[in-house]
Amino acid sequence: MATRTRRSQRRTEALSRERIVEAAVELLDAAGEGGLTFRALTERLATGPGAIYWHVANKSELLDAVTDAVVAAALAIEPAESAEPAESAEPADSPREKIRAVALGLFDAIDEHPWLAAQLTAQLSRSPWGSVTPRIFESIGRQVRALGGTESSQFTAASALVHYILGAAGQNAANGRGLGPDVDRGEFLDAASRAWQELDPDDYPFTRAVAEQMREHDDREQFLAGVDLVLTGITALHLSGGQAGTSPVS
Amino acid sequence: MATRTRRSQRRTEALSRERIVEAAVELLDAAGEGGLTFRALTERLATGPGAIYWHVANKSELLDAVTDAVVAAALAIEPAESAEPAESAEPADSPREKIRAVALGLFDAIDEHPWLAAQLTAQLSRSPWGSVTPRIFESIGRQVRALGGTESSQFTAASALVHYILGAAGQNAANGRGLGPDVDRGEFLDAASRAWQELDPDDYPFTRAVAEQMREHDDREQFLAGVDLVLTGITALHLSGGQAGTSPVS
DNA sequence: ACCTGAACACCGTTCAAGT
DNA sequence: ACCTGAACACCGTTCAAGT
Repeated sequence: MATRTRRSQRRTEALSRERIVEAAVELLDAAGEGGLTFRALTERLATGPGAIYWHVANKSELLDAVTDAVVAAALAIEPAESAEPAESAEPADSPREKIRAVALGLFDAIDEHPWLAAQLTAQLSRSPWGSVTPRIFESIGRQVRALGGTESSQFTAASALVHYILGAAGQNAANGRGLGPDVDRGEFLDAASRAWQELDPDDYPFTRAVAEQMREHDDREQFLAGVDLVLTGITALHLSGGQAGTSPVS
Repeated sequence: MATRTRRSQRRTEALSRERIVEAAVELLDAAGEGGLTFRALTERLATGPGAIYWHVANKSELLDAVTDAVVAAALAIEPAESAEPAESAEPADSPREKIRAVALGLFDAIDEHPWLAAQLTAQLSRSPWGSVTPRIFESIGRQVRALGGTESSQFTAASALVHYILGAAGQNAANGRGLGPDVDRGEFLDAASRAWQELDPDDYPFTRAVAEQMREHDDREQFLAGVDLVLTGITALHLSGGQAGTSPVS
């Protein structure tokens, strides 16, 4: 059983849901959402469409399974090194640091699989009782609870964090490979920055002003800064004892 | 010119980019992303596909135009009433309140046009030099600037806000009509809440604990609470004079 | 139980042809 | 300049038929 029977698998091995999901991920990574078709899948797996439909109900279910697998893998990794240790003054196992770690894990997963972002949003909504939503929500929420506050504020805080993470990571993933593997990342940002600088000064004072930073900024760093912003908001709200909406500061 | 010539327009009026965009919005609103096809479009406009392609390069460009139009309309409205006046202690024209107003405007637009969320993310990434990104970014960023802080922190703050807004609103839009106009909103949340309560207590303590709130919560209210969370984080960071990453509190 | 592969309905897009 | 509509390549999905 533990022998070396598995090596040049490819066409010998029997078809299975797992193999299909695996192949689907490869296709998505290679060519984006449009790259996953049943024809491409049958070719890669050397079968007919009927064989795939035996293991998987339809494309939608396949995408769910694929999303599930990738997210599970991302959250399973406890990245001890992913947060630069020198950057924070806190112990690595504080709730704050753990939240940062989870956020970075999802960020990196989406960065590695840009198609994941849209899929995540789609599935989060299609079925909140699916396995992906609770998994993400729990991994964040558990740490939020350790931060204290009322149960109501914890729900709000966890939701806000998840929404920010998904929004930012999704945005970013798309920024990275902007629908084509042939576009250079630097050139892409350069062009965007230049376009922003050419906007009308009267209509777009702010956007023009930050155009320069937009070219120089580090995505990952800014993503983390955003997480910290939300975390700071959570703890600040706790300290003031206020619920949201009452504008404790300013 | 200002006469009443326009009334039963439908098939008399000449085809134009505007009319195509208008019809596209109607189709998207009625049947979601899948509802917009060139066949449905030709039928509604009583033409052939060639006519549409004369005014619009392809489907992708049409979606961009549609997104642009809806967002522009949403941001153009200055909603004096949408933020319940009694809820906040601040003057309605403070930067904080203006940010809340813009956020609510986008939230409502996405709520009204659920397909908008995915489209927004797609376009934000496809072309940051497009007109949608700067429009949203500017309307938030201008108020962020009024909040003070360094230019670098303003860029971070504006990005964080936009990401949260898009993430939360997108999630929420999908929650609303979960891919079918026949599902009842209350039943949907009930089912989700029940599913969460049946999760394994050891693996999902937090998610189980907040399952109840998840059924009772008001989407709009929680969305606003999240905006406030981020806003609080921004001002707290300013007060402490710190840049993100240094964990000023806790 | 698992797989084959032809077939169906539908999609975005093109293009010669009309006015 | 603007529109028509047949045609093309491609898609997800089905299903009778095989083993």
